[in-house]
Amino acid sequence: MATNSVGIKDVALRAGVSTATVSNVLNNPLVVTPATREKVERAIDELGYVRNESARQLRAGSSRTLAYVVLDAANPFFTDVARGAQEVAEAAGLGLFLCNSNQDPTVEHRYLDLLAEQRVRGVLITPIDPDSAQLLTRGIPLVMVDRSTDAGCSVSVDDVAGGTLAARHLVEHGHRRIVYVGGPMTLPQVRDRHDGAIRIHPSLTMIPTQAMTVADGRRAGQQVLALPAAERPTAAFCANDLLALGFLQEMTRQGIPVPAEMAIVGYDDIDFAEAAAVPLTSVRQPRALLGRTAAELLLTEAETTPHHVHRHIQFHPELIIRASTAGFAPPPP
Amino acid sequence: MATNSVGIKDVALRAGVSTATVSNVLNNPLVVTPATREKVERAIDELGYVRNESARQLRAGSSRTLAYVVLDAANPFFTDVARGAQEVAEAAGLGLFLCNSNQDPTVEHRYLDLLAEQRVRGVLITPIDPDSAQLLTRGIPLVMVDRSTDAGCSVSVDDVAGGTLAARHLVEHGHRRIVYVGGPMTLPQVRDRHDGAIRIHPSLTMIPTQAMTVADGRRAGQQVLALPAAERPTAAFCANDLLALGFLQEMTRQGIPVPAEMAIVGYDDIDFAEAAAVPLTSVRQPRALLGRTAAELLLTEAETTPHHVHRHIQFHPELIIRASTAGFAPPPP
DNA sequence: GTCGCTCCTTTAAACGTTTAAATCGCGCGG
DNA sequence: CCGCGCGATTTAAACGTTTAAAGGAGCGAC
Repeated sequence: MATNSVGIKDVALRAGVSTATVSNVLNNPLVVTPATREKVERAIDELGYVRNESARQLRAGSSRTLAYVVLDAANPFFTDVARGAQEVAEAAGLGLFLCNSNQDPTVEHRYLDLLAEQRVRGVLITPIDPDSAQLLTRGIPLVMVDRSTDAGCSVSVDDVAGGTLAARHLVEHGHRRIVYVGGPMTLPQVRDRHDGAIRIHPSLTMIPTQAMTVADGRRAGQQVLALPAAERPTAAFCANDLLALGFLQEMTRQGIPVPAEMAIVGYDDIDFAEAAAVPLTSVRQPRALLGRTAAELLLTEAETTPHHVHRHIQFHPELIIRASTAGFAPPPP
Repeated sequence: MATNSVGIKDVALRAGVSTATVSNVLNNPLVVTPATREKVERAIDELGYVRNESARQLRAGSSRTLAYVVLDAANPFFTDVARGAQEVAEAAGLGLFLCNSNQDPTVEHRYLDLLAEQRVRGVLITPIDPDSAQLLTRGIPLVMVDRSTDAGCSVSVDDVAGGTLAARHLVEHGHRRIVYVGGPMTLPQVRDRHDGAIRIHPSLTMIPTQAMTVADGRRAGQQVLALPAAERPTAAFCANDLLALGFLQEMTRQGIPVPAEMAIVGYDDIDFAEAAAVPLTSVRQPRALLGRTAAELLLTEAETTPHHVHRHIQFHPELIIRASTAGFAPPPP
């Protein structure tokens, strides 16, 4: 109780040993005699001592935490990736902190500065600002997640291939007027998925969004429905599932049957995709694996830094077909 | 470039001033002459100096971060609360770290220990372990979120009232066989919502779940469908929306029409509730407000600690009625 | 009986800041 | 011309650990 101004000194005093011994009990329990160890441990309990990590880190140099800076914590995709990373971090005795940049570059920079000052062991990041990588080249190991870069290690999924998968699926189902929903185009994920799709279907149109949320998807849906029926696309490829869910919701609300009059493909295959009004066809990414791999890469980078060769690991996406694209019959020619 | 072993001393040397002046440039820019300030700032840039937060905190005593320990980061409810808290934290110049206990008491304790050692400015927590509150009475301000307690400040929503709202709605629509889906019962949220419901409908049955995820909801759905049709409930009240979505998904999969043969009420009214296969009736909690209020409480507690009177703020839930409970006609008597 | 080893423990310096107190330089009033 | 006061800067101690090096106690061997 009381304020915890109790330090290693107080413990040492109470246990009748030196501070070095207390430190050893904490860090090298094997080197200290069981008898004194117990004395010290009792003193620790009685005084309610809790180690001051700042002091420890200052002297010892190493931090016991990793951080993952995400674009949008409300997107289950990122929390699933985070869970994978957390597994690895825990196994290594490290804590993982989640930081939500919320797609705001300013917030992202603030977090990166904070983490740099805190000298965290390493940082995972899915950045909004492409330059955020080198900002941290200032000595802190960093791995890019779901995005590739020259400036450091990265773990990603082939987004061009993902876009291709989605577009080919729609084209094979007879769709000829397809719209791509996503944004901002400054996000490589958004660009690559678009590039992959346009490769299959050059006449792909596009509705840009400000962010990748359910609300943006709803707005995009409204825009599509504002088009004259003759020009209206028969299928939408959304840059992520949140957009797709919002888009789908707007279709349902306006009585447009999905997939009969509007097929929808999402991206990420989050758990909610399957539970949607019309279960979503979606491009699946190996979320947990992505997180685990990224964390492992980060840890090895932290060990071998500096003079470390950056590695780039890329996984392949998979198309999960569900009701939102099923059974579309192409209109007679 | 190179390792960033560059400290305040190196900056001082390069700028031709003392370390104290550098420190002042960093912390009290007003007290130092513009000329020297600029010299120092140039040196900082040239050397790529980044302040060592451990040392700062060790000497100055105060941390610049808050943390929010959540039950399940994959539940959008918590990330929405977190966003509210982050707003307040940012306004106060603090960073907010999210920690995911994932409903595992061991992980929760590890995080709390870590945060205590780190001497964070304060901790928000929605705990899995009821004793986690006093674990931190060791000097770190703590506010319980979405849960009330005697051991400290808390910000919550009246869950008993929420359960009552849900049950009354179902009963008024003529339902007589209602099942409550949720667990573990050690979670006060789960208990209170149940208590509120049973107050209205004493014959409420129950399907306990291990956690509150979509997958658990699916499993609960299977259990319900395994019952003989005569005993099968006509309505389910789920302890949160994730459960409700999983439950709904299982109904759809088995061809049970919702709400005609099974009405569903969820809890939290996350964004996905409205986008569900059948838009979910749900008990809404003021998520962002909850987070903002909790963070504000935490900050004032941090200022006035110790000898601080704990405050308990409680909000009221609201029933949002959607298709998943609409138009049910009670069977003829 | 003493020397030397081995183990355990202590001493003391160092980590990179902040900050109270001391110092310095300088202009101004007497 | 001297002393005073004020504002800018420096000195040096302190924060709570870790850790390399020094110290000491016990014990077996010669």
